[in-house]
Amino acid sequence: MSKKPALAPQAASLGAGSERVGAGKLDADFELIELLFFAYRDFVGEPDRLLAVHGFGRAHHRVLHFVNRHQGLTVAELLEILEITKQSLARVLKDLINAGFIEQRAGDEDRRQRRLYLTAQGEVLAYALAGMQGQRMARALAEAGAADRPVIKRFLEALIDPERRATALAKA
Amino acid sequence: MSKKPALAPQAASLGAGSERVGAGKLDADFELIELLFFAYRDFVGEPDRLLAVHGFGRAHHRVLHFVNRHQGLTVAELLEILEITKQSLARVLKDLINAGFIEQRAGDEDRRQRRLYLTAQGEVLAYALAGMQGQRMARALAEAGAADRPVIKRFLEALIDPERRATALAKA
DNA sequence: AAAATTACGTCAACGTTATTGACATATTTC
DNA sequence: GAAATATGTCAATAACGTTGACGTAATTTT
Repeated sequence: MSKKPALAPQAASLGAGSERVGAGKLDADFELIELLFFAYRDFVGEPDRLLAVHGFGRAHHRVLHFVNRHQGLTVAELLEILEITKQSLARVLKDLINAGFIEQRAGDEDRRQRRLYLTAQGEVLAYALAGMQGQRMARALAEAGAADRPVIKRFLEALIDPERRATALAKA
Repeated sequence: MSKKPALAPQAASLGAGSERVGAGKLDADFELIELLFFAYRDFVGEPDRLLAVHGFGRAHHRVLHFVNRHQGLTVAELLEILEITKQSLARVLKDLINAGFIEQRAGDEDRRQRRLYLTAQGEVLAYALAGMQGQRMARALAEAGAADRPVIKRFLEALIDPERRATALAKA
């Protein structure tokens, strides 16, 4: 029950009732959709090149990032953030542990848990990666207008599925 | 009742810009960095589910999108936008052609070229996908403040590598 | 204390998207 | 006619993800 300015592709036969298509053809904001695609590609592309030096990929980056942000988190918590399976996590986590970027320590209260921490080496890499994205983000914020950070924040939050929004923010 | 161990052990969440930083480590805006990660994940996740119905993936989406936006483009042009190899493109393009979503026609001037067009069926799918992302984008824009579209646009543009920016905009 | 559950690890098979390298086939241009 | 161009294709490989099944240690329940 929201009004949607229809946008006809080339719709030859529009005569009949409600020949709707898929999720509805609203006037999709192609410009911003594409901008987001290109923006994200470059946003992760730069760190990718540094990661490749160590033989790592994007998945390793995500693990490094969230372990850095929440040192001592459990494997279960990390899986919940990343929304991947434990088998997927296992491979990259093993790489990072073997290479000495992350270490595990059994939980104090619950010794089944493997809490994750960055090593000194891991912090170096995590900060280097964060630096790249941080600088890019800072530049973007400056060009948008530094005072508009709240606008950007609301925009990005609203892009997230409502159910997940609270979770994402809590982690952030 | 399950005893839920406290999340985010050490990381006290802090507001906008200022993280404690050692000498040399810059002040990465972790909040926006993560928000962009979660936002993009959900932004592409919803279309993914529709694509899966047809046995397609994200790569097919990108091809559908850009062929829709630039009907009649050549394979070379598409490769330039996507920045992938022709072998990578070949597989998804073949899928889309075989399934009747995209068709090729030899160029008028240069008959070596295979210009790409959406079929009627292809347009249906492309618009359904665009509708999903368009609605999400519209919602995000509304929550950010519709008047702030220029801010968002500048922000996203500035996230793109400077060299690529012109190209991305031209295509958009 | 036995039984069940939880937290995690791991082996195996497989799918999607990307890569590099090499080679084939038209078509256009010099 | 030779060279360059636009595209297609075969083959091998890598990164990242999935599902399914099973194992083990630690904790909780009964």
